[in-house]
Amino acid sequence: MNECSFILVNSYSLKVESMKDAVQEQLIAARRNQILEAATRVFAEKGFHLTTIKDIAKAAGIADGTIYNYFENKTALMLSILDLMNESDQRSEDFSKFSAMDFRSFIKGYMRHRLMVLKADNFGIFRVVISEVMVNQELRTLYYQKIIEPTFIMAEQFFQQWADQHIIKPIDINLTMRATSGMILGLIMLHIMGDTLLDEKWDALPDFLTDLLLDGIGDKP
Amino acid sequence: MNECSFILVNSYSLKVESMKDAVQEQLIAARRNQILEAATRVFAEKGFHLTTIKDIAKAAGIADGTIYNYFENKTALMLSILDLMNESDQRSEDFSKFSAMDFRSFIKGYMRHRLMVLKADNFGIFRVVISEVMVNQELRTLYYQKIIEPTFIMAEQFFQQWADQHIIKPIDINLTMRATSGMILGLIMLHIMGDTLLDEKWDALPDFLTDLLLDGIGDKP
Amino acid sequence: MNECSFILVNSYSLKVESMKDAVQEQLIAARRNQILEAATRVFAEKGFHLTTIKDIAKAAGIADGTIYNYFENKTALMLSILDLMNESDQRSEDFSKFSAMDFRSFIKGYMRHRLMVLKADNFGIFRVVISEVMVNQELRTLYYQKIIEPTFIMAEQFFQQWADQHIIKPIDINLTMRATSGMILGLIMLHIMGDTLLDEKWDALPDFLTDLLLDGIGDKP
Amino acid sequence: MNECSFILVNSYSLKVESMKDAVQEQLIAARRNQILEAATRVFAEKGFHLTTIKDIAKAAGIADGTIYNYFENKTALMLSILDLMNESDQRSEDFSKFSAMDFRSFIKGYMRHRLMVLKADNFGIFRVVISEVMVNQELRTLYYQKIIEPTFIMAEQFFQQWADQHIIKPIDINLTMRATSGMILGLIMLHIMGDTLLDEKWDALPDFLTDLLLDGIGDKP
DNA sequence: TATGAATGAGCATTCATTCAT
DNA sequence: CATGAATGAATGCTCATTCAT
Repeated sequence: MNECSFILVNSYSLKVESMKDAVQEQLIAARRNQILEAATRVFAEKGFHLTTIKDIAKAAGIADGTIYNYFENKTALMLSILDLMNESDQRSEDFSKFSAMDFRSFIKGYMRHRLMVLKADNFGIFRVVISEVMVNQELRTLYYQKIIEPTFIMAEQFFQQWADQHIIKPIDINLTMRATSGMILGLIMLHIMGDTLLDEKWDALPDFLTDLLLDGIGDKP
Repeated sequence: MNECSFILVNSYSLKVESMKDAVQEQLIAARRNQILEAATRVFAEKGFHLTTIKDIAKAAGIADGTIYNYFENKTALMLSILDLMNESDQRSEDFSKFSAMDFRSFIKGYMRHRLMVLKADNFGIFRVVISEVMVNQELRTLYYQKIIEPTFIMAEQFFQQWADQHIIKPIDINLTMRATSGMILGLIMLHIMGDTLLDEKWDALPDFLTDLLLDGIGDKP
Repeated sequence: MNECSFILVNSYSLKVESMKDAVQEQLIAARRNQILEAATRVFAEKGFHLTTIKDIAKAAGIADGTIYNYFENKTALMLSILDLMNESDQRSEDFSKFSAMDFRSFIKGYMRHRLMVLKADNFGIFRVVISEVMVNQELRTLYYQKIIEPTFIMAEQFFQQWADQHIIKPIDINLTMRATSGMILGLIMLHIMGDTLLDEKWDALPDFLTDLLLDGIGDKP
Repeated sequence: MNECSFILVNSYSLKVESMKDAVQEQLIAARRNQILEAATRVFAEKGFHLTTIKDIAKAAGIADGTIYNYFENKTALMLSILDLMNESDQRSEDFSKFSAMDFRSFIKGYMRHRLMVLKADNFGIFRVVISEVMVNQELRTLYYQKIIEPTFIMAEQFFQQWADQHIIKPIDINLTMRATSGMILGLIMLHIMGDTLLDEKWDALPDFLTDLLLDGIGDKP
């Protein structure tokens, strides 16, 4: 064995090492996701407080203790679910496809996107997150910082641009954004609370809300 | 003792009985309210699940067991609080004072009313009710039937009337109502979640929202 | 009913009240003792860490939860047992019966007392207390302050008095006390560790130790 | 390959084997010591029950599972630590250096040795061992057989010899030894329990105790 | 009716030990 | 032999609810 082969071997073993590490990391990530997925499912069904660690472990097909190899405690599961929601939001928040559209289509497209994504899984985890956020200060802060604030920061650019182009009136942009988001959020909550009419007309909402938002309901002859 | 006296006594005792009953009922109602008031206070502070019966009993200045003489269980307390909110809503929902106003003033007045009432006690019990409603089917149904539905039914009359008078456009009234309520509900939730801008501009909201709702944000030259 | 009778009635009801309270207090004290007695028994048998709350509850014939109506937690039980030991020490520490004796008899009497009391219940709880004291800072401090220090303070007076009367040599009283207590403590521990010879000759110890302490083992012709 | 080469090879391989074995054994012993050293350190700091296998593994820089390749279970670690203490005792118990001294110097030297060795590492593992010994029958027996009994057996020879030479009085040697050891043990425990005076005067103890033991405290004119 | 002590099911969390890799 | 993820039994503690007084 010459020096060169020694180096090669070494390099090979390094490669193997790093490959092992990579595999390890993937396994860990997979297990984490498995647990989070199960937790999301059970939380969505029974709510945070009525869900036991045993429930989640059973749903994930693992032992109770294993969960604690991946998460500090029950609350940490909730926080991680928030992160997951955040990530999936970020990933899906692809505005490029909307940007070529005219203004009205953009708003409609965006609303359709938001309303459909949540409807898709029946507002499951959203319900639980909101429930806990209402009552848990830590989660509340996290939710605002990770999900709501970033959205506002991004949305502000759009609204500002539209205001500059005189597409929308020169009104308080911050309040406008909040009124808009609030409307969507509130409608989702009304739906969750069991408003059947909203359920029936959910698909019509994007168009309806866009018109309402842009034109108002006042009848000006 | 003759028959007559028997009757008299009887009649007297009945009277006394019924008087006693009346007093009793009042006492019972008073105690119930005492408990509910305490429960509301503690729930608002700590949330439903972190509040113990002992907490409530202590806040009400009575023994744990006494609560169970007036309420089936902890959940029943929550339901009764809902009823209380409902009643106070009904009582305050005095539209007569608004009815003389012109349309825009009416909307502004109504919004101001709703937004201020909740802000007043810092959204305390509202937060908890929402939290539980998100997660508890029974409560959800009750909340919808007792609070949301009645509001919609009443509001519908107003909107219909305005539509007939061509004050608002001939659009889907049901969706309009829901969008309006949703907007208010959503803004309250954004405030609860810690949106500081909303907190600062809360007083400006009624006027802003009314204009937004009636005129839209689109800039039509 | 005149004022006087009113006062009497009042005074009577006060009396009843205070009697009820007194009974209550006795019941509470009784239950506390019941639990402590059970805890002492089980701790002595299995040691602190291997004893479960369920064990103690079972031994006391009550439910697990009841224990927590009387003690903060498992550790508090241990601390209370210390207090109990302390109290019983104080009560039994009646030196008056020794004080009439001559010096040598006094020492013998005291040693006999200490060695017999502990032997009586087979060093049971003493073993556990020592075990925990070795390892638990809080308990250690408490044990020293409540049991050891008071003993030293009292003993110091005796030794000082004997030194003044030239009954004992003018040596370091503090070290002497500690050596004496240490000897007793150490012998108890050797017994606990299973020294059979000590067990056999336990009754001879008081006399032996007294002579050893007073005269030394050195053979001075 | 002929027979001879076979033998050679065989013999060679045997040699290699046995060399390998020797190396292996050394490696095993080294790993065992590494683990025991770590365990001793952590036990001394946190106590037996509050120390986890993970703690020890981390302190030893190895994986949890590895410990179980060298020790049956957590208790076995404790037992092995006892053995280690025993060995180090045996090794240090070199009385030859004392044997030339006169009697009083011998006792002083021995006491100084015992008291300093333990003080040196702040009674760390001693505290834990005593704690467990108090409560664990198996450990108790082992401790007595491996540490206490051998000491007594050896000490007996010395005392017997001194008695024969009329250096010490013709008293019960077994009780004398126990009283002496007990005194040292008890003083160590008082120190552990936080007696500050003992801590200050620790260095003066050997001389003080020797005089006390030999001459007694009685003032005989 | 009021009390509050007693109950005991229920749960989050820990950790010694195992075992596949 | 080393690893460390997986296991799941075990436990301290909580708290809604009951019930004797």
